[in-house]
Amino acid sequence: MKQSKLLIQTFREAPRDADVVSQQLMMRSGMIMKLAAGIYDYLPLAYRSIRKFQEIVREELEKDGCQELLMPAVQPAELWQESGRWSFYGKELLRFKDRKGGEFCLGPTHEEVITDIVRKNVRSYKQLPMNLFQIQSKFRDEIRPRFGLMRGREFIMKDGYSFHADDADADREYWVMFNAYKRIFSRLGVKFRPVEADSGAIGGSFTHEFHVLAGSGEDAILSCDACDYTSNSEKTEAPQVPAVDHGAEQPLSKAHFHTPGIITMEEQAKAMGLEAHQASKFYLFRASKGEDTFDVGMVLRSDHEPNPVKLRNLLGADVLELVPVAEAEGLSGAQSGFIGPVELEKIPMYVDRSLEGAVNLSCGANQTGYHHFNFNPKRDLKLFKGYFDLRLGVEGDTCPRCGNGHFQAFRGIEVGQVFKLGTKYSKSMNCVFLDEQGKENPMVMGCYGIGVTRTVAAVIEQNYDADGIIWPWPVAPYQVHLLSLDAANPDVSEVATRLEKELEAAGFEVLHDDREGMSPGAKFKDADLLGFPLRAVVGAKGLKDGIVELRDRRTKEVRKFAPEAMVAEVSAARDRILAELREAGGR
RNA sequence: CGGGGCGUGGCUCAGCCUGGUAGAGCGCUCGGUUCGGGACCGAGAGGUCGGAGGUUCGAAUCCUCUCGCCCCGACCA
Repeated sequence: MKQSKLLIQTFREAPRDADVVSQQLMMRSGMIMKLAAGIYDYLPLAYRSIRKFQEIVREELEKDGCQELLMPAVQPAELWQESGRWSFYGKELLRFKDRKGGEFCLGPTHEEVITDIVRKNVRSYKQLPMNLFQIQSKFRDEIRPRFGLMRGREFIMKDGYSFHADDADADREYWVMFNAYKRIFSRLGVKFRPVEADSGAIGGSFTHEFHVLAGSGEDAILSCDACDYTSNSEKTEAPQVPAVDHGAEQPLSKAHFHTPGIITMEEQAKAMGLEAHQASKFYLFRASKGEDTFDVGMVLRSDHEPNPVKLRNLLGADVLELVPVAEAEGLSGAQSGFIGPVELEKIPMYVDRSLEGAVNLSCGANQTGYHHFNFNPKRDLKLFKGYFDLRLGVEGDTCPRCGNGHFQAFRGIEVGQVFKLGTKYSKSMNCVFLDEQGKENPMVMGCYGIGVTRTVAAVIEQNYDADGIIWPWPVAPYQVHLLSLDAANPDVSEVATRLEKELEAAGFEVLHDDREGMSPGAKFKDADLLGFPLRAVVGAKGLKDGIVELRDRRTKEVRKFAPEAMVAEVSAARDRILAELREAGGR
């Protein structure tokens, strides 16, 4: 491919609204353009990478018998009403009406449609299991799209769904997909981790997320340094803390202790001369479950952070949010900082298990300037609901699974998820089959997603330097960037054009920078920015000595040789790069 | 949703406070010189200053509304 004909424009500076590396580099290198908030054009260079990744996904899924199909992006409201998600799914679901007033949405996911397809086509246990997938654009009207392709509103996703006769078979498939995902991300040449995750709004019984590790990741991941336990911090089991001696139980007392300017309970405890474990802190949450809305309290040790997801799951609530400060102050009668659980007698109180057995704690007394001392949650809370794991796990925590290791923290970009759905959709949408006894049963489902465009962005987040992108071989838009320095020079042009043809004949993907009137420095800068794995250079100066050269984008190593050796040199470099990739592959 | 910021040629930005009819660099076109780390000379093209309304003799500039985009927050009891 001649670069002079490629639809591409590179920029020295990133557009002002690009704020993460992948977005900056993709925009500077002319891969993507923004059309609207969270909506991007995938230009030829980007689309080549996207297609390569899609091919990897297809190949690996087809090895496991998955079948590809394509569902409509526009979906009728009726299906969503049937599953119950028309009302449950929030504003992320873009809804609209057609000319006849019929209600539709732009698909953010396709459980309803696939379930409809399967219930109309599959009747017998003999047809199961079945695993179907598509690669398609999705639309989610995010509250706040950001980070380029990493959190766009429109994005390309691979979504797959499996249907089974029983639970055990769904479990079996779950691990088949888990392993397929490991193969897929290993082939990409990125560092990634499968992590245990919260099942979130989609609903289901268990799930793993696949994360590409990158400092700019939106998710916190905790991984045990001794065993395999890796989880999203939303889900991480917080270990029980070692028992602490709290002394003999004392009666609840109240004392004035004003600490202006000190906000966190941890600091307040310090100011009051207490150890962190002698002070409690309190959060007021508002939960909603169907039509019901109610307030609940969470009591934690002063140095711990709350994990609302755990409380939400415990309550079986759909949504759980902090009560706004002003309202909490109204309920309490005290300023923020002195709100506590004791007087809020009508609110059910959930206490973190690290306070199990703890007595003689401090807490806010619902009167500005006052704290309680000798607080014993179990004794002093009218609607005491028990001790539960409610806090956020943190780096350094002892691993609750193996008991030996400690948590290490990573940032991750969620690029894939495997999910056992169970019968949520098959029951509500009557997706049933006849078993060997002729009895009707709902199918057991699994669903499996990969954010295709997000993955491509994540690859860049993990592979770049000050000069630009450093593409891993398997998803590089082109493998070789062939530069003609002084393309107007007939010798250079003749040799470079010959090499372009030879390399392409040998099966390599070559972008030939044949642009005339461009200084060598500009071409080198562009090549670094685009970041293809190998850069071949043909210059008049080298040709005088019968030499061309090949440079590895990642190692910057340069080899010089006669033009005739180019194909052999590129082949050798490819073999070396792919061998290194296989070694580094996986985790 | 709350707070803040920004909309001026394809990109980055100046001009706005103090109103007088639009600029720079990069990119693009043409001609010439140059050719190993973002070259140079000369000549050009390209902008209803996000939109609407208002104030004014006159608005990119002041006022009101509106649309779009970006950032921060939704942590602290």
